Amino acid sequence: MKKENLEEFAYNSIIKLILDNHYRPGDFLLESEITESLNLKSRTPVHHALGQLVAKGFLDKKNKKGCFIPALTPEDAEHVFFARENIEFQTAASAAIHASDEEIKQLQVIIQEEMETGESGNIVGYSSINETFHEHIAKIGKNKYLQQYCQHIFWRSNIYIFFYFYQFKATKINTEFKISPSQHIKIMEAITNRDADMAGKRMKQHVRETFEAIFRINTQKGGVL
Amino acid sequence: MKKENLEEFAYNSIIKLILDNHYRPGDFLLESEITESLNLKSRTPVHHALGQLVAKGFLDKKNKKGCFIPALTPEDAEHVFFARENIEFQTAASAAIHASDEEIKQLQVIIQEEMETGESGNIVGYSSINETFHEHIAKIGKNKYLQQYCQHIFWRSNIYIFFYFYQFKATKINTEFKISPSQHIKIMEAITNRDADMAGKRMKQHVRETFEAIFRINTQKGGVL
DNA sequence: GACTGCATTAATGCGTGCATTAAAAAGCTT
DNA sequence: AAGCTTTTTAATGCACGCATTAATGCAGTC
Repeated sequence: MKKENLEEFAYNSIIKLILDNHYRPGDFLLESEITESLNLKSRTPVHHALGQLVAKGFLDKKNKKGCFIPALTPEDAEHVFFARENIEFQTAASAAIHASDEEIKQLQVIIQEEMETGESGNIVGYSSINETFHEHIAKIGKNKYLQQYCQHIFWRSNIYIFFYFYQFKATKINTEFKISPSQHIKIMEAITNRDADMAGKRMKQHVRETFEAIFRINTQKGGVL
Repeated sequence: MKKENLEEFAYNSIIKLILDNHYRPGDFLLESEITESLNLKSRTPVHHALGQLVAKGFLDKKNKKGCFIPALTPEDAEHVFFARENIEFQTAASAAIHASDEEIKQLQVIIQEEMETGESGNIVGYSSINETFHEHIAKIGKNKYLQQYCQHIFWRSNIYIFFYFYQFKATKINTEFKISPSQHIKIMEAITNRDADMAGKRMKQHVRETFEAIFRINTQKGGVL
């Protein structure tokens, strides 16, 4: 295992803090507060890590004020999901071209796990395995840069998905748990058949449907947007 | 004008140093060296700025060793230009949809300038105006995320273009100066006609031809790859 | 009572010196 | 002389404290 220094530790830990819902959109992430909760001796590594998160576009920053989680707006949501549609269209198409037999087997394992996790109703677990699926496809595409962009835009879109889940826990999740895996299977089939066009098209459709479900509901009265 | 602090100053200055060819691919950028050449009192802002450049993928890093300009390889070149093709396909298509009359006028001005600069044979100036063209199209597309990725991948591809220019100053540049503007004009026409498919297609073709010219020559004996 | 400006406060920004460590150099052995 | 080991060196990594500054609250005036 690669040895990580405090800067990397802080970087990874802050991401975890955000994903674990310790902060909400608009919240400022105070260096001293984070330093304390990570049991670090000085703010330096935290300061550095926050700077990197800003550079990568995960956080916004106000000079001399601090870093904060970007606000969620309908316009931003459209931008995020439109970009994601097009990036993931390409990663899926590339995956269909470059997939090895071994990698396709791994995809099948991931989907198998996904269905089991969906049955169990574990939200956090499902979200994690869903990420693994999209990440794996980007990796199969074997293009360092598209993979990087895919990871970024997925993370960004996940903030929206997360708050959707968070708010409508009881009502809509079960349908989502059933729709998403079936679409994932279709995408995998296209990749297995080395059909790039079909894989890309289905991925695009999948992302769009995710967006439409979230967007319609979240812009209703009481939604987070 | 926005007041910039030392971290931002260092960040922008380091980019300039790289673009001005003070460093070559593979070179380590030493914090103390940069600190001195920027007349700063401490390494802190430089350290921070380098971290951001690594986070954004402009530089690579070895632990406890330092940051360096990523090496140029044929595989990486393929990845860079493949990603760029697909990102810029989308920004061009989006630009055709979202362009205002005002923005199209600005595009025309940029191309006008480009042709004049091409005639004069000023390489650095031409490179800069070429960047402006691609940047402007991404901006017209009006998607913050695609714009961000476009900027990154363009910068990355520019390293290859730069070394191509640098190495073959006398021989091939004149033809490049004439081919590229004519392709730019065709892209602009498609945008003016609000023809998204055509704009995307022509942009993709344009990027691919740029790549093929650079790649073929640079992998010959004596090339940089 | 609301508005303006000053003082306070609480956060980031930055400089300095030391700790850590990877790589280069030197020394030692065969 | 080649290869292994130790030492040195030169760079980043980190802690700490002070400087700077944006926001907040408070007092004084109209």
